[in-house]
Amino acid sequence: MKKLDASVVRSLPLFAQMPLSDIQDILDLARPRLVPAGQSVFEEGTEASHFHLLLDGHIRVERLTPDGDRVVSFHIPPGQLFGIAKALGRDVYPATAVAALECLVLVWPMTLWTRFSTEYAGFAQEASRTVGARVTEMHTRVLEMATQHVEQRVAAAILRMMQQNGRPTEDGIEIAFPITRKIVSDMTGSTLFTVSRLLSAWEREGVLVSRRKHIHVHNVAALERLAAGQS
Amino acid sequence: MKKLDASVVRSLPLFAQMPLSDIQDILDLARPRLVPAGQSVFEEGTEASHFHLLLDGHIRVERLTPDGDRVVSFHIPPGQLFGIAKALGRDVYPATAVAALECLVLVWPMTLWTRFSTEYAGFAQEASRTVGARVTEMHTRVLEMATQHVEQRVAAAILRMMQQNGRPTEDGIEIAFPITRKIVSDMTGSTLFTVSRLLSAWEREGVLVSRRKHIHVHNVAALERLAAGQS
DNA sequence: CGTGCCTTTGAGAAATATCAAAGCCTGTGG
DNA sequence: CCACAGGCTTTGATATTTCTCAAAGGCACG
Repeated sequence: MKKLDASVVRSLPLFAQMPLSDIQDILDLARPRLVPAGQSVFEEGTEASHFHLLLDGHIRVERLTPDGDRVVSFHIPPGQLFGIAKALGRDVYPATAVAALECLVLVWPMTLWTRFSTEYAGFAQEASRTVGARVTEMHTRVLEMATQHVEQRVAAAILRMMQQNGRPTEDGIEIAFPITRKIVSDMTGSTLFTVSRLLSAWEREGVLVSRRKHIHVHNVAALERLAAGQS
Repeated sequence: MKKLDASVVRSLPLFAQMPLSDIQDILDLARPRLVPAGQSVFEEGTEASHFHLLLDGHIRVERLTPDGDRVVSFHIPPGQLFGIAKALGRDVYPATAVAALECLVLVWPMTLWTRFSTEYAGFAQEASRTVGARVTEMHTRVLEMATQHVEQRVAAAILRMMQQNGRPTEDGIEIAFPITRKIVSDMTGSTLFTVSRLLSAWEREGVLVSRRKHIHVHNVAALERLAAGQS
């Protein structure tokens, strides 16, 4: 196992306030793990034995209903902590984390959580911030689902993915991970049929282009209007 | 201002692991505040200058959409911390807290948050647990809204309020704070008309009784069946 | 004892799901 | 290099849920 170099990660918010020596200490305790696309990093309801940092790839966080329906909570971009059950005062993972594409992950035993929180400046604070951002996003989704129509929710979901995980290309901003109609419908509480119709309509209007599993947004302003329900 | 007595609150989970002297220190720094029914304790988006502990009454946590729709996130029973923006790494309150009925609240300046978290055993952990419970509930609601019909969601919302804030009476379990059709619809992403129809139907079937602003659940099992969609 | 919420009920409209069928990429294995 | 299989996507027709709008009754508090 090759040694991890602190300089690679020092630009992440998590480590921003830490001296290099602290970062190196933390990295020396980590185990790197390569997760193939489609495989889960951990499963909802199992013992939260480790916490994780995503270095590369994209994680999809899912929950299952009692009758097997899947709901996608959010996507995690590189640089973020995840699987941090301890920050929620929990002993089991509250959701399943699936690699949307091949992921490089750092893994620490959860027993180190308390130590990291107290010993390293900014660690606990950054963990709180991560939790806060997720709470806010979830709150926003409750709000959207309660008050908006499917069209607005789908537009908002695509907008959010574009903002958080977009990559500019010559053909508009591309969402940086594979994304099917089914997954968008799972995110918005809709059906893949309705999502397909919406995407087709938006493609006709020049708002975006979608090839199989990929979405390129052309007209951000139009998408924002759709999300706001002004059109 | 009369002095607060540690023995009153020592049974709360927040203070369970703390010596009486610590509890007294914490209480000596608190300011009590009586909030009349219907008044807000703090408003979404304003600077999070204080954090709070509910001693008596019931708090309703709300958010407003850009176009003025209200969504009720959850209810807070006595004994819980709230307005703990710092635990989410935020500087403004993420939502508005309204007194569902007259409330007695303890208030501390947010500047004490970091100190309490580091100095008092179990404080940070209990705060995490509180955050975790709210995240879990919100997660559950996203899931419900995404996969279930209005009838199931309304049943689940009433069931949850009954479990978290129920009071046994001779006439079934009563939800311990005033609750209108409009609020139930705001909680479930529905309309007061639909909620009214559902409650009327359930009353005919003997599942519950609802007078103006009050709900008594008679048949818990039936309500659970409705929430599960098995009927 | 009136006025303002809260609630009920009905009829019609709209959004979205469901079901069915078929087309189309893409990666795989021959 | 080609054909195939499986998953992804499109589109149409129909069904259903739930909202919207309208009108009126009733309870509680001042």
